[in-house]
Amino acid sequence: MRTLHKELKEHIGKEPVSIQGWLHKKRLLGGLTFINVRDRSGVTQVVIKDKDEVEKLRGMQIGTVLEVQGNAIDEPRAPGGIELHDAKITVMVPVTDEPPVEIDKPLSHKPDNLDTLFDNRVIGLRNLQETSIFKIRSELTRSIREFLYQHDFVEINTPKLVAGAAEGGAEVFKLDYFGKEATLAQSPQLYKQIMVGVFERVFEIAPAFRAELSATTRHVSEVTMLDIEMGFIDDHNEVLNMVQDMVYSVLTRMYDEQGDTLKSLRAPELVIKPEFPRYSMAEIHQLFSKETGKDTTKEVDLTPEEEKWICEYSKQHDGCEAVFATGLPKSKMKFYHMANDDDTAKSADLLFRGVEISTVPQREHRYDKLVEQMKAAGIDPAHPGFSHYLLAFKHGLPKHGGCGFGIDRFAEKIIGLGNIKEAILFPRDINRLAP
RNA sequence: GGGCUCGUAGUGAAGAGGCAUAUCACGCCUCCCUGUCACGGAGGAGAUCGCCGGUUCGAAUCCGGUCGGGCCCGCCA
Repeated sequence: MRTLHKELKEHIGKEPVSIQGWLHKKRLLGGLTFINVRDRSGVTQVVIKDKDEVEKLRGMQIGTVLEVQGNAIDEPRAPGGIELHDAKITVMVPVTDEPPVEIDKPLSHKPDNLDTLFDNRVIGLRNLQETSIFKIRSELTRSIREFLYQHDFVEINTPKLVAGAAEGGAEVFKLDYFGKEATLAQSPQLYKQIMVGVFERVFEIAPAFRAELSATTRHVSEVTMLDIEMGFIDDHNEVLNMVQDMVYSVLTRMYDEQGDTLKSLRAPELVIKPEFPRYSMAEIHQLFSKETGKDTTKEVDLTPEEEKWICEYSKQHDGCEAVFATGLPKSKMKFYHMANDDDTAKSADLLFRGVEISTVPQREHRYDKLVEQMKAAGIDPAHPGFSHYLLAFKHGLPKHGGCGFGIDRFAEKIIGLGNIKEAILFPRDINRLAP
């Protein structure tokens, strides 16, 4: 029976155990050989003295799948204090090709070397530092789910093959669908609003596809989005508070439970408060222009430089590196957003560590007003991509709001990486479709 | 789509007209090594310097083109 690395302590001084895993490292010292064997729970050090056993590993490269039988020993000199002695080696899957990248020391994440990193991704992901990134990401989505379940949200799955663009205007991937033209969903926007009429509170964690020709450290063509939508809200603030509480809860829990892993990845210290500062975009333009001398007061949206600046400003002045930028100008709002009486919309961007990770609007739930805004945006309400959507409103949708939330960007910023792609297993961008 | 940049063994880097038979580290191969943990020591193999053309007595190095990356802007998650 197989014993995992994490279970070894229960077997110290007892019957011999058998571990299975990948050869992670060899150190031959002559009469004494150390090997590291990696399984899903960790890396076990094995001590081999028998020359015949060492000889079984001759020519076997890192990645060789092994079974090792031996005695678990309490040994202070071993990493983790436990190691395997009197080892009997069985090579289960021999590997004779040397790996294209080394997996026992950190891989280069320099921008110039990202192409090599992703070309060799299949093997590079076995590097323990890469593994840590995706362990953090897994914990992130787990804790988001738990928070939302606790608040009565129902997890849904909506179609990714759709008849029309969800938001009109943005670039979409078009494809042939049995002779008809379909697109890959760039957002579950319409479906999640429809589902408010069913469950009140819904969320989805799923890919969204963006065909924009962007080549920056924060864009990819396939993103993982957390989409949240909640009905029967009092006002826009209720949505902001829900997203704020979720982010606060997830971040503090992450730093609490995964502190060692974050430290090993050299993640920045967390500077956060339960209530995130809220600045209007107009305020940010004014503050930024005053402090830097660069006039942005005529900008409609925040510039990337302002996004970085306001997060740093808020970190210094408010002790919180997560901040809401409220009051999106009406000229930038989508047809399904709710407008304010002035020239702004009920929408806010959540910024964290210098980048926009979420947009948090209240929706226009009044049928007539919505149709009016659709027409103004040049959308035909009778189009099959939209007529079903409108049906949900005709038959009663309460005041509601939600968010689109970039999981990749959030994971990237939590860990302190420099490029969104580093937080994605197999990233897709304008020139990468494999692996 | 616009602008700016970078391509040197499997990996990461140095070399910026002739000192070059292209240097170093990791990895790989051979040998030595009984407490390593980025083990150590000795030796070895591995690169038509992305590709094509030009300038020059001479090009990894300068110029032009081309292919492939990266970064920034626009747009957004």
